[in-house]
Amino acid sequence: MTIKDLAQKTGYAVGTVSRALNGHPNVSPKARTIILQAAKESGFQLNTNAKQLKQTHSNAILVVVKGVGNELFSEMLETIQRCVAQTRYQLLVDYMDEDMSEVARAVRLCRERKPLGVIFLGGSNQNFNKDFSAIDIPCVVVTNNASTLPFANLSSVTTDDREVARQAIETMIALGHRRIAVIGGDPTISDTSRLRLEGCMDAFRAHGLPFDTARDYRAGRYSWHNGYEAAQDLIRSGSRFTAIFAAADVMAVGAIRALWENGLRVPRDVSVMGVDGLPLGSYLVPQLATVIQDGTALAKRGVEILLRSIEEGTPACHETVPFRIARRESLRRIQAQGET
Amino acid sequence: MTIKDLAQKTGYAVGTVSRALNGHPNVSPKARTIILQAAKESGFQLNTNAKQLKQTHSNAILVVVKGVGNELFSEMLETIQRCVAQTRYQLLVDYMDEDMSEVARAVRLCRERKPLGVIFLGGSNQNFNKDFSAIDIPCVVVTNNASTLPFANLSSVTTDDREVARQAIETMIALGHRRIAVIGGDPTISDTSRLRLEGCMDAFRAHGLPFDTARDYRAGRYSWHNGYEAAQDLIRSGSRFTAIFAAADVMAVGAIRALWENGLRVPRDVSVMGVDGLPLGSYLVPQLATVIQDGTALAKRGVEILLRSIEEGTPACHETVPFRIARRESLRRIQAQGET
DNA sequence: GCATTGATTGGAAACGTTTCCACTCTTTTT
DNA sequence: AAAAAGAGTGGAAACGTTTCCAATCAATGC
Repeated sequence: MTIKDLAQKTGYAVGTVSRALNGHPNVSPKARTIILQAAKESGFQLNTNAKQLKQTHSNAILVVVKGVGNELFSEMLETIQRCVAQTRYQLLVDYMDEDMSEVARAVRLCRERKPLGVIFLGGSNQNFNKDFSAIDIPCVVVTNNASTLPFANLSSVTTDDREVARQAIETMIALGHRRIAVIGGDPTISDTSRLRLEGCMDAFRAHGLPFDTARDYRAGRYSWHNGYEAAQDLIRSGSRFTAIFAAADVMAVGAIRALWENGLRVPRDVSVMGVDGLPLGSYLVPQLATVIQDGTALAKRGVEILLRSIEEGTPACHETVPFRIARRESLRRIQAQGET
Repeated sequence: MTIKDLAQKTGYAVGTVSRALNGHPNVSPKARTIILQAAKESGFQLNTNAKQLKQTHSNAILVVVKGVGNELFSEMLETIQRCVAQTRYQLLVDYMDEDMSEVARAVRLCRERKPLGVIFLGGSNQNFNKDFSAIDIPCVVVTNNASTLPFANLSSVTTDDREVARQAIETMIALGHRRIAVIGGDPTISDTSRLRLEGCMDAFRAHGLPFDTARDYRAGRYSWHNGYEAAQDLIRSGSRFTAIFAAADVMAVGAIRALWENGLRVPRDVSVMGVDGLPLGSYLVPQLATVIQDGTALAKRGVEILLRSIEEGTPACHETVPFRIARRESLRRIQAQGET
């Protein structure tokens, strides 16, 4: 069942049928009705390939997801799915491992499928090298601040990572903690990690508290396991602390396990706080204090920015969405000690 | 840069170029080398739309994922991604909420994109109604046994859910537990849930232990929250038990929280066991005993079955992959009580 | 009435492939 | 030496759309 068949069936020419189907002007109401009716009756299905071949671009929006099994990403993906479903655009989701370059993938897929825009979920700024300039359609990276990148077509929407970390540390300091160890990502690889680390240091500095990255910071991937390892390492190093801030909930969970195995109870001996606001957090024992990132808002805003860019050609922008501190059971007030 | 340009550049005809690019026979080694070389140099990229338009089918494999944020699914998706990347096929991933019909979606997408085969991740058998017969390409559903469904093109690969549950209960019984409450999915909706429930009953029956679904079983979605609610409900109902078997790790986590809030410690007062083998499980305190489903094997086998079906036209089949019981800290041996 | 305008329609070209058929050389067979 | 077979290649048709241009027809203005 092609447009041609439909033309034959209704007695109109293929051109007219195409116009009617696409809602173009200059089609009489009568013709439009007849054609649309016939299309519905015969279960006509447009051939996307032919359409896109002719139009030289698709109506697809490419989503590149880097980091499989990330609960926050899943939530965002669902939101994106929902937002885009209400428009005339199609979604093209590409999944990839941590160890591939999302930019290389995107470049290839853009050449191949010619989407109208790209949404990056996760990934690291350092991959946005000159290769990226091969992409000249609107892009938006979500959860990674791209404002320092020299690309005019690249927007971003993030939670203010620096502020997130700063406030998390402030929260712990307000509870009397003076020695806080930090677990996070590699600041040389990921901008998010770097900003979160800087946010921590802002807070420590503001209170005149010592913080030595070599002694008090451990980096790894955002995973249960790396959180566990990082905490083990901190403990083994003999470093003294009354609290751990983990730059991701998953790492916090791993850290709690490591503490437990070393006879340290949360929050009795050590307070722990994470970042992300995974739903899991409120079902753990103890409930995990965290900074809740609004995945839905991030995703929604990302889509909005992209669509506006595509449709109205608005220039790239860099936005942040609000977050919320969740004080929960893994946090405990302690007697502030006058330690250096 | 099209095939035509490439033809001009190399001095060969478009037909020859196409054949060289596609590895057809009847192209001289010399021509092949020259053309491939030129293609690489000029960064030539085949236009998928044109190709698929002409071929009337794509070389895509559609993956329909139902259930966002499911860690096991994410793992399987990654595996599928990896397997398919090594072949000449492309992946087309479609994401959807729990409350849509995966079959309706698949039907629409098949008409639109004409994939060679479909992989269903999750979903429930009851959606495979007569609508599904509109799809006449090989399909395989992973993690849901479809052997009772009357479709000749529908394979499935699962863990033997009945046996999984039976062995889990056996494990607990062997530790002295006699009153075991069960939390799972709605057995009238999902086949997986039904089979797991039946597996439990098999075990109880084999040991002459009483099990009353109304009293000892609670159903809900596979989520942290529903696990929590189910356990709360069990506790409030005054039902007595020394162990809970949850048909999903996520529910087990929620249940443990509920127990804790009611002053019941795991495993001191109640033992808990889940199903799935989420990586998270070994980082919890206490580590969650579970039945480890081999997501990688499931996904791998699913892809293999599908590809064989596509390429060799082998008939549909229904397979299971092995699983493994993980006895962990959330399980405790108790003094068997002579209670009915 | 005749030219002008605007709305509607028909038809053909073009998008970038694949594939089929025909053609030209070689090589092999008889 | 002629015929047959085979290897390699060129060229054109076809896939199902969109879009442009030309054509038609009615209505409007002079």
